Amino acid sequence: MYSAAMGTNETSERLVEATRELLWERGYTGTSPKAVQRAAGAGQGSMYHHFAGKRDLALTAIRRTAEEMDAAAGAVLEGEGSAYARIEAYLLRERDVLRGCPVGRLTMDPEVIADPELRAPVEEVLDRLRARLAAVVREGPESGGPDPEETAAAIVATVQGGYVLARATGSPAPFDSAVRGLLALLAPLKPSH
Amino acid sequence: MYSAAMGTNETSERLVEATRELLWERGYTGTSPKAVQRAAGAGQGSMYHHFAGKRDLALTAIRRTAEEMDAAAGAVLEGEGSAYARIEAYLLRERDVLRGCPVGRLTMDPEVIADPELRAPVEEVLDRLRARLAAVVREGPESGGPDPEETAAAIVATVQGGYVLARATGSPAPFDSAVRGLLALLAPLKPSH
DNA sequence: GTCTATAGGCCGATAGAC
DNA sequence: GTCTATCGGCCTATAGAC
Repeated sequence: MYSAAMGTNETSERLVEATRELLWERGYTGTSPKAVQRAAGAGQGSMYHHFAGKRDLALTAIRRTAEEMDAAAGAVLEGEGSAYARIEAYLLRERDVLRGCPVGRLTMDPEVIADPELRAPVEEVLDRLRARLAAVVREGPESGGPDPEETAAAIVATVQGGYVLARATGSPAPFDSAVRGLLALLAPLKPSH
Repeated sequence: MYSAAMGTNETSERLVEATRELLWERGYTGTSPKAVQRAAGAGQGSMYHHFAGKRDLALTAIRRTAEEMDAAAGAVLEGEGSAYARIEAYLLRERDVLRGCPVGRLTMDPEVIADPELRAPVEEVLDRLRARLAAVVREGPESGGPDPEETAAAIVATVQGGYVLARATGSPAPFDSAVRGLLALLAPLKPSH
């Protein structure tokens, strides 16, 4: 079974990484154990030795992906600079836009949403992201302005929806456009104001 | 084969409607011909008599869903009221939030994105929505303000991303929160300003 | 138009040898 | 740990009777 201390080229490690990639690209419903095995270079028996099944493997993969996203968001939002600068840095961060969000993508999967354990990491990481953004917004000026929680929700939603627009178009442009539009609307948060 | 003039309880009609529902809930990859047949109360032979296969049926279903969404958006955005009022009406329109957007949802399906014909209606309807919103934004005050195209992209993205947050949480609340947050940021568009 | 039969292949998993 | 064999069932059709 998987252990945090194991090396990085163990079979179970490759299985988890392959699952993460396939989950990102095809979702849970669209990812088969056979496809995971092929991508990981592991056999059937090998996969079922390390994991109880597709769901178990996906659970491990989803949890890791959520952790990584959480850490990445924290690094930007708890970094240096004014509130506006950190939000800007978050929004302009380099992204694999056309691949979409590896976490947000899972919300469109009915089997993930129907399974509390699979859904939990998705919900948690998006909730934490909103909370972090709300905290940053609260730091800014405009104490009588828009509700920080709602502003934060709009920021996360713009990013998640930006992926949808980009994938629909086959181009990252609408994502960048949405982000620039939001930043313009957030101008009142700028230190100069 | 399907004809626009046919009655509403024909078998092919039921097949299209069943496909629309399943596409909405489970996506293209997650929807099987057998499931469609069951939902439509039609047999195997019947389905393949009316449609060339799963892809053909999905194409018909997706096109219709896109048309409906286009018409609904047009009705609100080309209605009465100030620019802000129409954007507000669009954002506050009643939605089946937890089901997500039947069009946007398809962008997460790799088989849809990889197939130009299946993707086209998705791209077109979202592009038209952005263009319509940009036109409304342009009507508003603030001629020197944010770029209307970018503002429109942010609006569409907020809605699409709102669905993601709602589904992650299992509650429509984050969708409403994001929409209220965006409306607060759009306050400069209000006639009173 | 609709039905049943058939097809080759994958689905997700289990069993047991090595 | 990994392999092969096997399972019942679904996947996406195609064929041909009725």
